[in-house]
Amino acid sequence: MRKLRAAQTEAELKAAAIRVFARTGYLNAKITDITAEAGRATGSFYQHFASKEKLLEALLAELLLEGDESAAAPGHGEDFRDRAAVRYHVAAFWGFYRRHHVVMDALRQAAIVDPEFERVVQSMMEPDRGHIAAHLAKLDLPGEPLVIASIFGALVSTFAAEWMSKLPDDEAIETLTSFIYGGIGGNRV
Amino acid sequence: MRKLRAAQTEAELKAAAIRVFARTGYLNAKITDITAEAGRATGSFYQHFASKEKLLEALLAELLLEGDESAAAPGHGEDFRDRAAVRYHVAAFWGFYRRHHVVMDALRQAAIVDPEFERVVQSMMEPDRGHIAAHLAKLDLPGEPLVIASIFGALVSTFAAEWMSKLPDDEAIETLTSFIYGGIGGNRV
DNA sequence: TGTACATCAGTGAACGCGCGTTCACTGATGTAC
DNA sequence: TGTACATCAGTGAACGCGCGTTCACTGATGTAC
Repeated sequence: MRKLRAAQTEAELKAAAIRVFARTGYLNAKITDITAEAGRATGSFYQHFASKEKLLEALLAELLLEGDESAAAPGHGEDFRDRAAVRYHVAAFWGFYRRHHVVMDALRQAAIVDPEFERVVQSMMEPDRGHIAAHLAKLDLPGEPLVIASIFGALVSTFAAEWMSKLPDDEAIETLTSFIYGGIGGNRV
Repeated sequence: MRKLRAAQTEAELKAAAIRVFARTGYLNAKITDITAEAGRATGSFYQHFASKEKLLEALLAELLLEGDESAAAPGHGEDFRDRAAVRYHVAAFWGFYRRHHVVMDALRQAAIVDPEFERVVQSMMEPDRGHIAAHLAKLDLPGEPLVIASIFGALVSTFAAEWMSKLPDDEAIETLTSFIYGGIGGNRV
C-alpha cells in the first residue's frame, strides 16, 4: 500500500517537526532541520506540505480535534462562586497546555510574523474565552466578563509557559486557582 | 559640527525604527524599511548600528534609563494589604507600558528568535519582579512570592498588550488592581 | 503467473529570491599652513 | 583670509549568504493484458 507509506512519512515529519520546534522554536526551524530530524531528504517535505505554514496548520488541526473532545467532557461545575469549578477549568487548561505547548507556542510565534495566523489563533481561543465569560457573567465582577475572561486565558497560558517545567502540576494549579478565585472576588462572602 | 549631524541622523533612525516596528513588528522589519522611513540611504544605517539587534539594544538602553528614573520615584505605599499600594504599582507598570510598548514588544519578539535577548529581557524584568516579590513577602499568599510576582508581571503586560488600545486607562487599571488585589487575598479581612 | 508499462513516494543537487552587509564614491565640513 | 588636503557622514549599487522551493531522476509498488 503506497498511501500507507506516504501517511507514515507524513506522520514522521509532523513528529519530527514538533521535536525541532521544541528545540529551536518555530521561527528558527528550517525545513531541512525537520527533514533531517525525520531522516528524510529535503524534497520529501513538499510531497506532504506546501510550506512550513501549512505543516503548522496540519498540527493545529490535530490539536483542535482534541480540543473538541475535551470540550465535550463530563459536566463540570458551572458556578464560579464555587472554587472547585474554577479549579476544574484551570486544571483543564493546564493539562491541555502541558500536552500541546509546543504547537501552541509555535502558533503564537507564527502569529507574530504572519497576520493570517494571528487570526487563526484568535478564533481558536475565542470559544474558550466565550465559555469562561459565560461562567463569569453570573458573578459580581471587577470588570467586563469578556475582559476578565481574557485575563483568565492570558494568565494561565503565560504562567504555564514560564513555570510548567519548574513547578509540580498540582502546586501550579493550586496557586493559579487561588489567585484567580480571589481575583474574581471569591473570598468575599 | 559633524558629530551633531551624526547624532541627529542616529536619532532619526531610532525614531523611524520605532515607527516601523509599530507598523510591521520587529521581526518583519527590514533594515531598508527603517532607512526608507528615515529618508536615508541603506548604507547609512551601518554608520550607526552594526545590526538590527544593536539598534534594538540602543533603544533598550534608552528605555532602561527611564525605568531607573521611575524606580527612584517618590515613596509609595509598601504594604500590599493596602489596595492603594497595589494600584500604585499597577498604574506605574501600565504607564510605562503605554509609553514603551513598541520597544518592549520588539524585545519580546527578539527574545523569541535570539537567546541572547531572552537573557537581556529576563534580567531587565528581574529587578521589578524582585521589588514586587519583596512587597508580597509580608503577606499570607497562595504561593511563593516570586511565583506570584511573575503572575503580576505576566498579567499586567499581557493584559496591556491586548487592551491598551481598547480600554480607557483608569478602567483598565481599576480592573487589574481589583483582580490582583483579590488574587493575593486582599478581600479576606 | 508473467511481462511490460504506469504511477508515485522519495531523493538531493541546483536554482533563485530576499535581504543583510559591504564598499568605492561624493560632497561637505573640519584642519594645517 | 585663502588654499590645499584630510576626514567623515552619507550614498546606493553590487555582492553573497542562507534557505525555501523546484525538478529531473531512482526504485519500488501497483495495474493491464
